[in-house]
Amino acid sequence: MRYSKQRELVMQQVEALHDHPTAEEIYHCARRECPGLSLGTVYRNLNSLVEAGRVRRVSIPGQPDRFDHTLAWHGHLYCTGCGRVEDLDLDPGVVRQLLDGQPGRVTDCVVTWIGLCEACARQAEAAPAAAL
Amino acid sequence: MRYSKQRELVMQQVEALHDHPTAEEIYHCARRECPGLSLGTVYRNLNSLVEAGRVRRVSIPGQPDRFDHTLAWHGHLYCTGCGRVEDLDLDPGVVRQLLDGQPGRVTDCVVTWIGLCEACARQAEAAPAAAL
DNA sequence: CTTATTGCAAAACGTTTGCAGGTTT
DNA sequence: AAACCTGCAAACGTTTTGCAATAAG
Repeated sequence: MRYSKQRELVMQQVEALHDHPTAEEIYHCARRECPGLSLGTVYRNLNSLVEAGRVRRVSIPGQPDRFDHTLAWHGHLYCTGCGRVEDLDLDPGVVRQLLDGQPGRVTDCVVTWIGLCEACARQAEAAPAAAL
Repeated sequence: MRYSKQRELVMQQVEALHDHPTAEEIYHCARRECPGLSLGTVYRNLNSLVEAGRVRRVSIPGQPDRFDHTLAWHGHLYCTGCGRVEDLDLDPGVVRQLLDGQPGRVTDCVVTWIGLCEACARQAEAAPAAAL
């Protein structure tokens, strides 16, 4: 893989926006530093960075892919309240325990919680019977 | 929700094709019994059946959604060899253990293994250094 | 008679790709 | 100079939507 200004910029953005940005968000922010940048290039570079193992792809059902600079394996919580994705550091021992006894040869493992983050859960509790 | 021939047919297909069919596959098979059926109707009905809790949606990263007639919670194994999706019956106690201590209020939980199913793993072992 | 549901076609969405020109090594 | 990378725009595959017509209650 050859050096390219655009690819390094994309990499920087994934690191700077450490809240699991989408390709579109990365594009938007990166364009401030490189106005000629195109969205196709962002997608292409995200794909090569994922393939090179420098970035991880985070897929949430029904949503555009997000990208994560944290390389160590972890799960994610998708908050249906605010739409944010939070990291979940799950006990690898327990995950391995889950895996145990399952057939086949597993290369990756996706664990995603869907629900409310701590802030949104607290807010929902404070105002149980909402507007109307 | 009103009765409709199309919706019941879609439901039947999800039950008959118990291997996690995609909307397209359901459409294809259902058309044999109802040639006028349209793909849009299949999508609309799958959405209402999921919302009504009669069918579950199975999302695998980078793939069209699949649909599952098994309502009890379980995980999935996506085989990168043959492309099939298998059910994974994971110990709910261990899953709850994983969940424990995580912040927020979780309403659903996606656990997906990516790798090779038993058959494909065996085949890969038999022929380690493939063609060429 | 009212309103949910349909088929159709068009559009929305996120993403990939072909190409001609520009960059890196 | 060779290979890779870019911007652009067109195309892709999946899914949703607006509409006028049809079917259910």
